[in-house]
Amino acid sequence: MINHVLQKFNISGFQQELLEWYYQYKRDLPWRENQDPYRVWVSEIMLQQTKVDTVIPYFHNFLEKFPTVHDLAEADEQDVLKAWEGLGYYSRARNLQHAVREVVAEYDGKIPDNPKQLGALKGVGPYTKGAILSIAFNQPEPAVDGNVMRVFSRVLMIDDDIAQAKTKKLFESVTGNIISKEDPSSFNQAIMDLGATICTPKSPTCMLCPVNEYCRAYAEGVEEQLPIKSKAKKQKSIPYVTLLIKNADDQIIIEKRPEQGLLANLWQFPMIPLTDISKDHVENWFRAEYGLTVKLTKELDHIKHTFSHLIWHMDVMEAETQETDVHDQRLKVIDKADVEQYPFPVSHQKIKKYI
DNA sequence: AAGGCGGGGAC
DNA sequence: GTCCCAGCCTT
Repeated sequence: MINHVLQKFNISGFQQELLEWYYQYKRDLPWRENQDPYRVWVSEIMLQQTKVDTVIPYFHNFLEKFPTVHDLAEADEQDVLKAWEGLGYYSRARNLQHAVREVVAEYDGKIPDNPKQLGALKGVGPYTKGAILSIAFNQPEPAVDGNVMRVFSRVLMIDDDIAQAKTKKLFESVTGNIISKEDPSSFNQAIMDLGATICTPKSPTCMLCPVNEYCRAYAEGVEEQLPIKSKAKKQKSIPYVTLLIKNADDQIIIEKRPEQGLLANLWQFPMIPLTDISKDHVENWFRAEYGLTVKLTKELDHIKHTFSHLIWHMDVMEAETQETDVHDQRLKVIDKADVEQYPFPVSHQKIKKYI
């Protein structure tokens, strides 16, 4: 299969044109200041399914708060989540800290430079493993992400469905054969820069591409048809009533989410799913579930929030309680001024303005 | 292999 | 609205 795909492909010529382009035009990014494996690691985790422009401010802030593996290992998980607030996919942050603690405990704080140990760390999958090994340790390991699959699907005119696991393995094999042995770090980063700036998903600017002479899709005029990717199925909708509960002491009540699953360990304003009960029974349901008597006073907002796999419809209500403390483990009474200390998902940040 | 897991920007 | 982004984990 690989032999067939790479037949008559000028690997060394491709490498040379790509690397020359990269040395001249590579993007000036904060995690490219040096090859510190910790910085590379943090950046690669943040960049999973996330755009460069989104990551940059988070990267600066995170490195300022947690400059070394030791700082991150010793940090409170809530502080790590606060630094991740708004970035999404929060298990990345929790897995990263878990893995860093493992590095401190098992490897004396030194990030392992061999594939087996590195790939065994929590949150370090095939892509991130290859990225760290190549970028930080100059090893010729493939790091196949969406960019790589898009670029090589066009260059080599591969029409397999990139949403399938076996297709990713094909691209890992292809990249392992094409990657520069002289400068694997620059090669992998060059493919990513190419995918981000030239070989874009829509309307790629092939006229400016340093390797357009090597691109089979461009030669055939089918670059816009590649890569092939099957559709994701659409989200399910869930209705909620969300309560902004205030008491007489200028305090509000917030809730910590479960330690597993969606938005794990983040905080929110208490939510009642309307899948089982109707809106009329919210006060009773809340008393039964949380042991707290509240009175709904007015409607504040209606928020629609879309996740990758579901949609929340939140009917935001203001509520009053006579209580000054709570008994349910999930709930917490806080001063209004302290709300900024807790990590909230974006969906609930939209409610803060009503406090 | 399929589904859970965020949020934002480009079109 | 759709797509998809420097993906990984669990089942």
